[in-house]
Amino acid sequence: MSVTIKDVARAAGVSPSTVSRVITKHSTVNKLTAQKVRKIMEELEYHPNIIAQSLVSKSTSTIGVLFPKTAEQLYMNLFFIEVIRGIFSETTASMYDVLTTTGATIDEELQATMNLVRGKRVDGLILLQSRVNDPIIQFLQAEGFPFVLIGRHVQDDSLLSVDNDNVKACYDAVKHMVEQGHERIAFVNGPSDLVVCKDRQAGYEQGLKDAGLPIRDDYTLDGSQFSSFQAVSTFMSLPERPTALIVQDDLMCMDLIRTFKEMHIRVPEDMAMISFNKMSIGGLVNPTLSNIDIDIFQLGKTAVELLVKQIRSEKIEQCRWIVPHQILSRQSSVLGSS
Amino acid sequence: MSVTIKDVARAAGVSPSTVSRVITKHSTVNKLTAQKVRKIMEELEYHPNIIAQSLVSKSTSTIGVLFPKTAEQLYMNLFFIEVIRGIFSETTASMYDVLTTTGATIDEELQATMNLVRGKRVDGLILLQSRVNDPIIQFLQAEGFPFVLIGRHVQDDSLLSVDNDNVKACYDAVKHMVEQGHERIAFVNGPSDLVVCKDRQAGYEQGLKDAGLPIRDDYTLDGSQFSSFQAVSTFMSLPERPTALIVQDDLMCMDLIRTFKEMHIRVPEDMAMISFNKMSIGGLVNPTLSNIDIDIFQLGKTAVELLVKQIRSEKIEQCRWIVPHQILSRQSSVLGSS
DNA sequence: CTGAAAGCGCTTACAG
DNA sequence: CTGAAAGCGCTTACAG
Repeated sequence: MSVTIKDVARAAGVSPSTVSRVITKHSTVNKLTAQKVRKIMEELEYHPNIIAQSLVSKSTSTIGVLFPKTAEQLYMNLFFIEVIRGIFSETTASMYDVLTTTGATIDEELQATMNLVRGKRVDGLILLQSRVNDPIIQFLQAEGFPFVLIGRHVQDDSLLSVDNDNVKACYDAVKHMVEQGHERIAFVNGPSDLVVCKDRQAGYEQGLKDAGLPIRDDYTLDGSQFSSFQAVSTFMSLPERPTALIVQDDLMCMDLIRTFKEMHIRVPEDMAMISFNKMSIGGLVNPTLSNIDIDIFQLGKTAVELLVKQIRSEKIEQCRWIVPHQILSRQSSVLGSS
Repeated sequence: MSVTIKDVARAAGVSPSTVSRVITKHSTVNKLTAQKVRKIMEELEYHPNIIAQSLVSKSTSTIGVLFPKTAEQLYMNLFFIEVIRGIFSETTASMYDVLTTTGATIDEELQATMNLVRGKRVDGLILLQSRVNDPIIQFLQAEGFPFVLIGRHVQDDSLLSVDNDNVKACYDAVKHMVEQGHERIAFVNGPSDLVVCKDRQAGYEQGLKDAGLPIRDDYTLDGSQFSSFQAVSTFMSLPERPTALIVQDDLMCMDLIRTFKEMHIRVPEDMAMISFNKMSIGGLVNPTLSNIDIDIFQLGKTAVELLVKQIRSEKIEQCRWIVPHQILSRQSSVLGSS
């Protein structure tokens, strides 16, 4: 049915080996023969079978991306979109394809990963998330399979990873609020088994400490487990209401602002807010959102760069890459900034 | 290095053929031998090489998704996220992997598609967009390669496709505005070479006609070419300003609302608005966005279902599938609806 | 510079 | 039920 290397060889009056040589460009072929072969390839619309190439070359020009059960996991939704954009921009440039999988549970994720790796379907893998004691990381390490982690691994500093300095990022958010005169600063965090959330928690507490403010248990909430309404009521029913809020995600932040509005709590007058995961929408809403911009796009892009280097066994100068963050002051955290 | 079918065969004292038979489950194997082989496979942590399987079976258990140069194409951003969620939900269920590619230009997209198809890397393809005279569609048709179109093909009704009734959807949007008492209804559309935009334009005009309203050229704009500020000024400088706006996308709509606010034009009092591409954020902003909900998730999910059927040569009852839409009335288009 | 041969890891008629 | 053989489409030492 479809034309193979043999058809080309026959038509060109050479051996399959020679055709292969002009395809791979590794070895030298007589210029004229090469020309003839190329002409025939075009005439016959020959296109190498990548699967067959992979089988012998043992490489696929494909990298895998493991999506956390994204459908359910609204709470970091925007993060994934942006990171994917970064990944695509770099894979397109490096001529890699992207194979994606997911699983609804950790076990399914692990299963999916094993299928990709053991089935030799990808040359390397990007993990979008870092959990404490992540079985997937353990598997990949044991297998010696190339992968890059977006995030930080607690147990092992020698893993190839791209991350923000999340401790510092959240520290800076606290500092921003302190500079606005706030003393009661609360924090809506994500699931505590994610390293990124642990780090931000640490930065939050350090920030309070350095500002001479007390750390209060009732000022931290896992936002992934609460509706915005619950979160708001929890904070608002405290004897000492917070006056500033640091939130894990733009979407979550917008949801909180809406709820505040319904309760006639003004942002930023009664409650100053700043959130992570800067997205384009943050500038389109009212009030515009103050952000800790962690440059998610760059996170994805760098991850691919590192992975490709690792796959090609190029030298990598350092194994932990930090993408700088930036505080973006807008209306939701600064009085009279419209 | 990694364990192959031969290793298993040797360890189990059978031939590679037999091992293959217990893997594929097609043919009958003696229960006891099968058991023994399975045990050895586990002990050795054997996992079939999918690439090798693909080469002989000529199928990959992978479907391809062609992303339009998503990075640049902010204007339909939200659409893609949602459609991908739908695609993933169904591929996970059907045990297919998803291979993605993009290109920065149409030529690059075509090239990427040809690589996937001719390289035999995927069993079928999903196209996220339908252009007039799309060279990619022409290529796939010529090749006889399984694919599903999200959208509608103008020239050929026999293509397998999932779509909304976009004519009706936009017609309904006009009707909604007419029911609110509006007579000057403008339309911010997308690029006119997309079939979806053409269809909506037709629905828009038919809606006006049926309401006895004039069709005015200066009431339609290609929003993908204008900044929101330009769009707003264009409309606002008209001798007869529109009082209602139908917008192609939530994000674009939010951007317009922000610009209106800055110019002290109230939504919905001075300008009623409704947009396509319903996303979760639409309910989180102020005012909440009225939407024509086209159920993008379902669009993606159905596309996979159809493609899988086509790949497996199952019978498909009809080639055009229509996902129903729904008008969602919220604050941005209805007075006093808070 | 080029061809014949072996092999990548698997599957599948073909015999038995 | 099972094994030996051929083959999927390619690449790569090995000779020449």
